[in-house]
Amino acid sequence: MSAAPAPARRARRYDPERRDRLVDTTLDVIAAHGVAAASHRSIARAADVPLGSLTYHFGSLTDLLAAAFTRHVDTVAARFDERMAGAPDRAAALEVLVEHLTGDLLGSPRDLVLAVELYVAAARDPALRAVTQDWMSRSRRSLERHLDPVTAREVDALVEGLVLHSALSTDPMDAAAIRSALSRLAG
Amino acid sequence: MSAAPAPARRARRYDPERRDRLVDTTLDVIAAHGVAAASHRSIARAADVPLGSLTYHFGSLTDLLAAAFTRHVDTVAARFDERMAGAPDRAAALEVLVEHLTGDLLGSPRDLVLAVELYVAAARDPALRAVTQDWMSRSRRSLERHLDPVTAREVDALVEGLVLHSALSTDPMDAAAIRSALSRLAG
DNA sequence: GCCCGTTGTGTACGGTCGTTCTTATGACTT
DNA sequence: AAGTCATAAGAACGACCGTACACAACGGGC
Repeated sequence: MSAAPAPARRARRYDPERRDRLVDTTLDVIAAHGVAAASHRSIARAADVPLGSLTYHFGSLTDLLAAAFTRHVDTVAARFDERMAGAPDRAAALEVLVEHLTGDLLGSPRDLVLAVELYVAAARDPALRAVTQDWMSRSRRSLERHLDPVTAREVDALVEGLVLHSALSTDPMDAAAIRSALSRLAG
Repeated sequence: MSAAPAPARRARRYDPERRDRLVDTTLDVIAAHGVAAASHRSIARAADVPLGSLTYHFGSLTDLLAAAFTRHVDTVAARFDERMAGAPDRAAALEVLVEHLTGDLLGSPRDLVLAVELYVAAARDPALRAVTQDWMSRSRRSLERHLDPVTAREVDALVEGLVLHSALSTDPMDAAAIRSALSRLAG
């Protein structure tokens, strides 16, 4: 640091508190109006910060979206893995999975919408695809605590289908139907 | 003005050939660049028609997207139901399903992308949600030719998951793995 | 007390968007 | 032959977009 402190070409996290709030608000906007409506201006309005603050803290809109989805995935995946780790056996693990699905993902409109929006955005943006892939692999690793890898993969695919199904269908499957399908696949 | 022949307030299908071509081109653009990039202008450019032609033949962009997705769903669902109807028994039906999945949906990047784009768009647009719901119910009805309703629903959810999985994952399941999962669920 | 670099803000630019509306065209009726 | 009107084209409008950039605020080193 003697001289030329090389002013951090990339990193721009001077006000961590505001940065955090921007990420949270971004998730709120995505959940409420979709990723297509998550513009610099709409987020700035929702967070009540000046427009320039966004490009100041995040180099581009994609960076901001990636940060937001990453936070969301971290939250959900960590919660799931924690519960999965606490399950004593395979049957309990399946019950944890049912609970996670019906309670967390399908039960909360916010989380459900965020999942689908992430799917969509990831289909086009490589940076976001990395986030979904991370989610998938973490979820699979959690499942593999109690299931063999092949079954874990099948269950993972079914779970994704159930999420989508629940988001788009008029009469989504209830907890009992989900439990039955999962136990037929992995019981 | 006395006469005021009330000039066909709604219907506007004067040049069916061009209208058809616009729908096809719209699907091409969506498959190539996503529904977010499917603007009046990009479609007009791709179809080599003047911009005004789009709003002339379709009252709004949403109308055009709905028409495009409807055509796509009709094509895929009809093909699937036809094959399903030709299956003599349950085992053959499952094999048809595997073939439909690996060959049609997962095998063709175009169809796969269109499916995911439709999922995404449907999450926000009620008119498009109706299209996906129609697809789901037709697909379920095809499955119910050989499966009981409960199993058909589970299989339907798994299929959607496999589509999404295949679109986003780095190492999607192959035909053998899909066959195994399906037969475990419905065999 | 002055200076200057860090931190943060607001405006402006160039572009794309959906949609509207004026205008051209050409075929059919009278 | 003239008039009419469905059909088609494309320019124009107002809005919103991401990003760049000039500039304000301000606190610490001389």
